[in-house]
Amino acid sequence: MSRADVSADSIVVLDFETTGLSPDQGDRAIEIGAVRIEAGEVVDSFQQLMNPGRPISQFIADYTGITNDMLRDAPSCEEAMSDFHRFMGDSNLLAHNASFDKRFLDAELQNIAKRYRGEFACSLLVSRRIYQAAPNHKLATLVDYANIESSGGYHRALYDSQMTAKLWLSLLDEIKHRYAVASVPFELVAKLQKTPKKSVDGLLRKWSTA
DNA sequence: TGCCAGGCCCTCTTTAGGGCCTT
Repeated sequence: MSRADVSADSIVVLDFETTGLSPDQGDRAIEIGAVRIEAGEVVDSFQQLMNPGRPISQFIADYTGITNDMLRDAPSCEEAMSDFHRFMGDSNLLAHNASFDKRFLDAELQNIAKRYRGEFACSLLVSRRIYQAAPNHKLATLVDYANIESSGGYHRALYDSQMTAKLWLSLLDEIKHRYAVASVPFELVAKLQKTPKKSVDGLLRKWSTA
């Protein structure tokens, strides 16, 4: 079975908290959270704070609730990312606004000379196509829109990855029910997230009768 | 010195600009 044929409900969902928006500007990861989904069920999780080697800003402390005290004794980014690299394996990967998390994953793994083979899916790109009527496409808004139960602990890596996983399963269910698609392979997700909004109906209708 | 992300997506578009998302 090729990677594209793997079902989209077997995937590693990840989320980074970071010192800022851009690894190219020197920003580092300060926390990684992830859940592994197999056949639509969460079967494992991973959470690790990491010490970026310098103090974090007050903005980031306020935004995430992660303090410099919490990071002082945390393992280094290199140590934490080495553990995470083992957790993710060669699975396909998912994040909300994946372009952001992919940049940090690539940068942090490059620091420890590790590679990965999985391909990224993005719940933001898919939700813009499937939940077109949502008020906006922030993670918290989409969780409410999809009637997913939430305790509101956003902006921590494990919680956000858990909520992204629930949103993802909701999106896959919506595709299956709305378009009578029996299963959603990763290949379909890859096509869907590059398809213009106005062509989404056509793509999925074709897939349902294929 | 001053400035500083970047990819997607829409539109009054494509020889461009600005909002949305992520921290």
